[in-house]
Amino acid sequence: MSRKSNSAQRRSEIVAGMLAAMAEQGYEKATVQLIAQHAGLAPGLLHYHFKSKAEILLALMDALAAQGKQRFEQMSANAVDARARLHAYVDARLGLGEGADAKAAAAWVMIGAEAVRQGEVRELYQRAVAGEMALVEGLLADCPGAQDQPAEDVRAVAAGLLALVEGAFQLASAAPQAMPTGYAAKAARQMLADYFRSAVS
Amino acid sequence: MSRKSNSAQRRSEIVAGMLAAMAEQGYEKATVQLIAQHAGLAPGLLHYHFKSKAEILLALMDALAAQGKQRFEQMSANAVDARARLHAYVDARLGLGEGADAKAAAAWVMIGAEAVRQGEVRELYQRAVAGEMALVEGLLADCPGAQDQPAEDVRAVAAGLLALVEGAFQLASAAPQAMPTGYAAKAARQMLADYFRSAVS
Amino acid sequence: MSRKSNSAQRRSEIVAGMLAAMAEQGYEKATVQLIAQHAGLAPGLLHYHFKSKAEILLALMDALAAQGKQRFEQMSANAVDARARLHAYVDARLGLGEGADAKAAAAWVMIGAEAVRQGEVRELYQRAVAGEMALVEGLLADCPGAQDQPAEDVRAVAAGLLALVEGAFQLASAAPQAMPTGYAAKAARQMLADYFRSAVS
Amino acid sequence: MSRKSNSAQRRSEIVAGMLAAMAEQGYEKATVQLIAQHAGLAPGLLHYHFKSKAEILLALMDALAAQGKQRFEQMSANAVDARARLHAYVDARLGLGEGADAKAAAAWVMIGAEAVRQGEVRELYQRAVAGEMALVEGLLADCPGAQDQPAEDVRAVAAGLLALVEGAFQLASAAPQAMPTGYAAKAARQMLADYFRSAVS
DNA sequence: AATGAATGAGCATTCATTCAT
DNA sequence: AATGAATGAATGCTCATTCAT
Repeated sequence: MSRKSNSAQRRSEIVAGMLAAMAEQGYEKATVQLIAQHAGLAPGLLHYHFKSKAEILLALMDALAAQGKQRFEQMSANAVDARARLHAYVDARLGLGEGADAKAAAAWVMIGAEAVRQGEVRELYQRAVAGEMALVEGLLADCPGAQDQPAEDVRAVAAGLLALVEGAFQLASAAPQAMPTGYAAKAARQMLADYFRSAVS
Repeated sequence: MSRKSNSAQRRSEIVAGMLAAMAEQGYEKATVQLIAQHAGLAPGLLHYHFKSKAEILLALMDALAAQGKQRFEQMSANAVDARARLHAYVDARLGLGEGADAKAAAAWVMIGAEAVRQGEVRELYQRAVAGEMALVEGLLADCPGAQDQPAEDVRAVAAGLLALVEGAFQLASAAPQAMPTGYAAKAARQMLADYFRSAVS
Repeated sequence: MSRKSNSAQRRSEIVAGMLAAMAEQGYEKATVQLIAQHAGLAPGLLHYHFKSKAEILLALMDALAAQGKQRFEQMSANAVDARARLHAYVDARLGLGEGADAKAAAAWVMIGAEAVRQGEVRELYQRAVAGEMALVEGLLADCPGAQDQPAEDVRAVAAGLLALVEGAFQLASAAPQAMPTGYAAKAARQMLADYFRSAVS
Repeated sequence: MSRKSNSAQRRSEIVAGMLAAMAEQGYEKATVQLIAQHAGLAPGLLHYHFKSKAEILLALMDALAAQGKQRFEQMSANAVDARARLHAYVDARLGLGEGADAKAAAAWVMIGAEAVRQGEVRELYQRAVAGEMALVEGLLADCPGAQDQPAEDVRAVAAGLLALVEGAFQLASAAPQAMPTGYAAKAARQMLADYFRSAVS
């Protein structure tokens, strides 16, 4: 038998190298050499598995989206109601997001900047944002009393939550010591408390 | 006879060129040629007035900080109390921030990404963040009933507000049509309403 | 499969290109393009094998030092006593130095000028000078009757010899036809004759 | 009366600026801005008084030649015979050359390197060398017993002396602390002593 | 699959020279 | 005479991509 392809393994190693390189240097300065170094591979190999550096970035975005989804699902597995699932969402994004996965947060910040200028990145980014919006809006709509809320108010709350998350990633990556511990999750829960209060009333 | 210097004028033209170039291309892709083009100047001239491209970025950060300060002061001029000044702050940062100065918002997003990897940019960025934190904390502390609030809670609210603003800039620059109109200012005001409620009680 | 590295070969080709370029144009005007041309390589390749142009210069200095050492060792191989070794030294530096390796002499002159202004070049240059001084002083000290000479006189003779060599390179490179044939070796041997006379007496 | 031209004064200020700039940076790195700075003048002014940077260098060479000539004449004014004039020559070139005018020595080294690659500089350099050769040969020929020396031997001694001077400038500029004090003048006088001895015999 | 040498376009920066004032 | 802003060509260097092995 011929030796089996390890392409999938190699690709994910390369994506991990991209994650590390992006987190510390951003897209432009994440040179193919640097990515390869982080992945422990020869530079030439990256273009064997990916057509271009841009494609590695898109693969990284997919990987981060999948990872985010999985994290939420895992943390909300035991949630008994919509309210609990919302808190699980906040914890999945912010609870560990500040301390535990600083690299992913920094890489996401860099990706957000690239989304401003690269069309293809922007499309994927917008799809990710739209996905999060839909997810959070759904969770909010599942809460008791939510049917009394105008849909646009629900959307606004979801959007506010999302903006808070994105901003927290930015600040955690570029000015960590200027921020109080745990402020982001606290603010997010406060936002939800508001929503619950107005929903019930 | 000596010619009268027009350096100050030229420098601000160059900084404006940098703003435009950064907003659409980010720091690395904002080539000296592109900046010069936006400013309507010959490329070589930029290095006559600035030692390096990096220095132009720092000058832009100074300019944006000054502009933000001025905007808040202008909008809070007629504010009668701390509460009104807080709303003026929100309007200064978010009210016009989404529509009116999309370029500055996008440039700020790019700067935030650069702050992750360039030490000197990070320092200035952190100083800017610390300044905003101090400003907002001060405004919050001036509100009636604020003395009953633990200082760390005040900090957390300020930090949450700041994260919301940063995130709103990011989303407005990279995924504008995915976001509902005016959501950010609404969310910010809701945050403040919470704070006022708990402060008074 | 891994390709076998040809870096060592390429590096020495590049160093040879640098030698030729330096000899005719000096360091500043020895552009990377010109060096590459002399080496028959693509310009970009130079920075694959060397971090910077400055590093190529340092490598050239190493190569010249090694070549000088080898030349002396070869020419002094059959020398029966210290006196003969001193004459071998003179011949190694001056005998063929004027005609045979005009390129190396000219390059060395350019390096000497760079040593005045570049710290790292100066360090290597000084090490080379110190090495030659030590070598010549050693040879002088090995001569019969040398123990009666004050050490500082020995040093002075060595230094004079060295200055003569350096000056001969300069004049050979910039004003060859103004100088009589073989004057330098003759003057050097005369210097040594003096020393021997005073040493013996 | 119209204000009188100060061109001559300005030109010599510029030449002095070139001397200082050359001594520390060499020709290529002696930018017009740097020269102007050393001269305390506006950069644009240099091209008012000189057609090009190259012309400033040529003017500097003239100035150094004149200065060298004057120094020798001054120091040999009281010399009673050819022998004393030769010693005055050595002192003029080497006695003060090492300590007193380090800047001129360094500049001369840089000029020597430029002479290798720039035709016009080489011509002037060769003229200077030829002039020194003629001067020294003349002094040597005036010594008693010199008529018995073959002319080519006299030339060789003059050339050796010249090489020693050039080499001493180089070493003094690039490796001063590696050299013993006063070695060059000592070696030069020894050379002359040889000559006198052989001339008389 | 894998390697690392090779290429060349593109970049920031430097600088002699020009020129309006 | 003098100034300093302006120009643009040239330079060292970076880097995604290609390719022979």
